[in-house]
Formats: sequence, C-alpha cells, structure tokens
Amino acid sequence: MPATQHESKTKLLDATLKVVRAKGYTATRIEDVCAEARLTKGSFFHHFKSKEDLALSAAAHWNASTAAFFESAPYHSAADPLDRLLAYVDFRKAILIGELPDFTCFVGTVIQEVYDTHPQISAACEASISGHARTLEADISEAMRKYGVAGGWTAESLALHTQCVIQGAFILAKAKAKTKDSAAVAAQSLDHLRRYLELLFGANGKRASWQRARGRSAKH
Amino acid sequence: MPATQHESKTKLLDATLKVVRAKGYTATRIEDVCAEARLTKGSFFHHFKSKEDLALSAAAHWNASTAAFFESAPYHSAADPLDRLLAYVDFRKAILIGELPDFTCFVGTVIQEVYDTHPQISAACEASISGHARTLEADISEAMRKYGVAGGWTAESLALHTQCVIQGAFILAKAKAKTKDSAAVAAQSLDHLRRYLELLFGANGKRASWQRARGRSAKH
DNA sequence: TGACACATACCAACCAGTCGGTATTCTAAC
DNA sequence: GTTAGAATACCGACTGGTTGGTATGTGTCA
Repeated sequence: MPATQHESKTKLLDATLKVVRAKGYTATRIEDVCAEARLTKGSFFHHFKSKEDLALSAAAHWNASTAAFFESAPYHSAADPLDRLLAYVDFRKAILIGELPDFTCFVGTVIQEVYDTHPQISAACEASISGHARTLEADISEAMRKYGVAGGWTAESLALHTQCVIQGAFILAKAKAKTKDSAAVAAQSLDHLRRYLELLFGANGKRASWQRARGRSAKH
Repeated sequence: MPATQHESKTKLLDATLKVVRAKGYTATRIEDVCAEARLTKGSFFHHFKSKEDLALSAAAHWNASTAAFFESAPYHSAADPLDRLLAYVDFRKAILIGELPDFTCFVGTVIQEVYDTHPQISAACEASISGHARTLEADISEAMRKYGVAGGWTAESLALHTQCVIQGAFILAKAKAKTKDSAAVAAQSLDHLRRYLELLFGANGKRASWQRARGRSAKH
C-alpha cells in the first residue's frame, strides 16, 4: 500500500530527524532509521544512495521544515521590531515541550560530529544555522536604529548570539536529561537571553520606563 | 621504554580528549586513540576494560584537569565578586586559541551523543558541567548581595547560563569551522555574555558610572 | 620468579551497501 | 476496458570491510 509519491521518502527523512536527535549522527544506524519509518533497507537505498546522502537530504528537509515553521509562527506580528525579537525568544521558549528529540536542533547536533570530517554535511548545517540567524537580523537592525543602540556589536553578531544561547540551552537540557526539569534549564537560559535583549535596548533610559509601562506578553 | 607509572594511561586519556573533541565520541575508534597516543590496543585494554570505561575515565580526567586549570587561573584575584565573574568570562575568551579540538569542551561534545543511550557517561558529563558552573555561584551570589540585584533568577541559573553560552559558542565555532574566524564567532558571544553581566549588575544606576570610571581589564 | 606494561594476532559481531527479486502503479495501445 | 510492458517502489538475504574485544606472547622491573 504505497500511497502518494514521496511519502516513504518523507517518512525516512522524518525518522532520521528523530533518531539522530536522540542518538547522534554517527550512532544512528541506517536500519534504525528504517525501523523508525517502518520500512526496510531496500526501500532506503532506493531513495538515498548513502548515509551521507541521507544526512544532506535530512539537513535540507530540516531547513525547509523549520523555515516554513518559523515563517508562519505568530511572533512576527508585533509592530515594534524589539517586540518581534522578544516574541521570537518567547516563541523559542514556548516550543520547549515534549521529549528532548522533539525540540532539540538537528543540525546543531550533527555539526558537532561532522565539522572536521564531513565537509558537505558540515556546510549544510552551517547554512541552516546561519540562515535562520539571518531571519532575525532585519528586526535587530531596525531595533538598533529605532532605539539608537550601538556599542561595538553588529546585528549579525547578536543574531548569532541568540542561536548560541539556544544551542547551548539544548546541551544543558541534554546534560540534565535525567532530571525531570530538563527543558526548564533551557527555558531559564532563554529567560536570561530575553533579559539581555531588554537591558540592551532599554538601557538608554528612555525605553526602560516606557517598557515597563506596557507590560510584555510573556511572563518569566 | 615504559617510564613512570601511569604515563601511558595518561597519554591514552589525553589522546581521547583530543580525538573525541575532533570527531565526536561514537566516531572515535579505539585504534584512533591508540594511534594518537602512539600505543597499541594491547596497551589500551591493559588500562581500560571497554570503550565505555574509557569514556568514564576520560570524563574524570577532564574534570580533574579542568578543575585544576580553572582553580589556578588568574581570574580569582579581584576583590570585587562581579570583577571576578567578568574576569572569568574574559579568561574563557582568552583561551579560545588554536584549533577547535584545543579549546572546545569534551563533556559538552560527548553529552549530545550519549544522553539517551549511556546513563553512566551521561551522568559523568552532567556532573562535570554542573560542577564547573557551581564554582561560579559563590561569586554570583556575593555580587547579587553586594549590588542588590534580584529579579526572579537565581545564582545557579545565571551560573548555568554562562555555561550555556560557552557551550553554544563552541557549536557556532564548529559550524563556522571552515571560515577563518571560527573562534571569533565564539568570542563575540562571550562578549555578549559579558555585556549581559555588566548590564545585569550595573543596571541599578549607582554602579553604571562607577563601573565606567574604573575601566575593566579586558577590552572588547 | 612473578607482577606489570605493552605488543601482535586473531575473532566475532556489526553494519553500510549490494543484488536479485516481487508488488504496485503508470502508460498506452488495441 | 483490458492487457502488455515498462517504470517505480519496496523487500530481505547476503557480503565485505570495519571494529570492539580477546588470547597469547615478550620484555622489564622488583
């Protein structure tokens, strides 16, 4: 009962995202992916010519999925660029639900294992992270202009810093995987990130009070 | 030429730290470690009973090495607790030199691959990260008291956040491994972390100016 | 002489990738 | 609308190289 065209391939890609995020790239066996997708190696090698090919396809799949996901996410609606940026952090915090493989980053996990050994996969992961960071730069730049903030750092570096905190939060969450509040550790770092952004853009005084007056959506 | 007692074992452990930080835990073959240490498998299995045993010993070795390293580091000398904390960040930034395997974190790398599959290694990694974070808590608590800072977060959470940024910075550096300024990306996130700490403890006004007046050691 | 440190040869399990085969769907001719 | 035939999707046994781990041997020190 093979259904529509690419369903099996998509199932294999989704299975890859899940298994790799749980076990890491190298430890993921092709048969693990097949089992997760309820398919066999015959099917696998019909769609992918090697494990590296799978990794590249999975990175592209991840990139496309997350791009669509964040594009249609609700954090873009605010009129103020800083509000949009803070809403992004709130959104990242809000989606820390379920098991670790449900919310951790595929490319962030993979890059650690392949950065020195698999140039193509490495490049795909880098592009995914940098590309996502770049979606924040416009809001950051606009906020910098609007609030007259400048202090030896660029919109690009701050955008990357948000990704740094997010990736680091995933590592902490994995370290605390045994404890019940594994996701809570990650959430607390996102709180610190949010506080940094508030201080950074509100530190010029004229915003600090105005900021309090409005009362942002997220409690923390 | 077998020299002092444990020299070969130490060589194997150091080799493990290096190879794992370059290739990841699972991709690291025991023979890779032996080659790096210029020893053979016979010697390896004389000292370690399995790969998992190696990982546990390596984590302990890492823990002991880094504990000694940071304990004797110069960032503890300042009289002011906030100065000590900032000096810690400066120090972490200052040691971002050499190749990626020279400055990235062994336990941070390993935890991603084992958190769901190897409980013992996982616990050792968690203990190492949390233990290191704990060395910052006293200074943070003291700074919180001294500067009257409190805002819904604990010394523990801020200490963990510093580790979050550091771990995330390593991931970014790995993602940018191909670019020349791989370590620079990590350094920029540490700059943001430092700025956060300054804003956080200096935001109460009475510190902000005093702070500028002194001029801290690190430029950024 | 025996305990320790290290080396070499070897084995058994594992796993990425292959291959011959079957089932299903598509196309198109009649 | 039915049938032929090709293309696609999928299956599962097999293989060859890899690798964690073992068994055995050798030199060295107390």
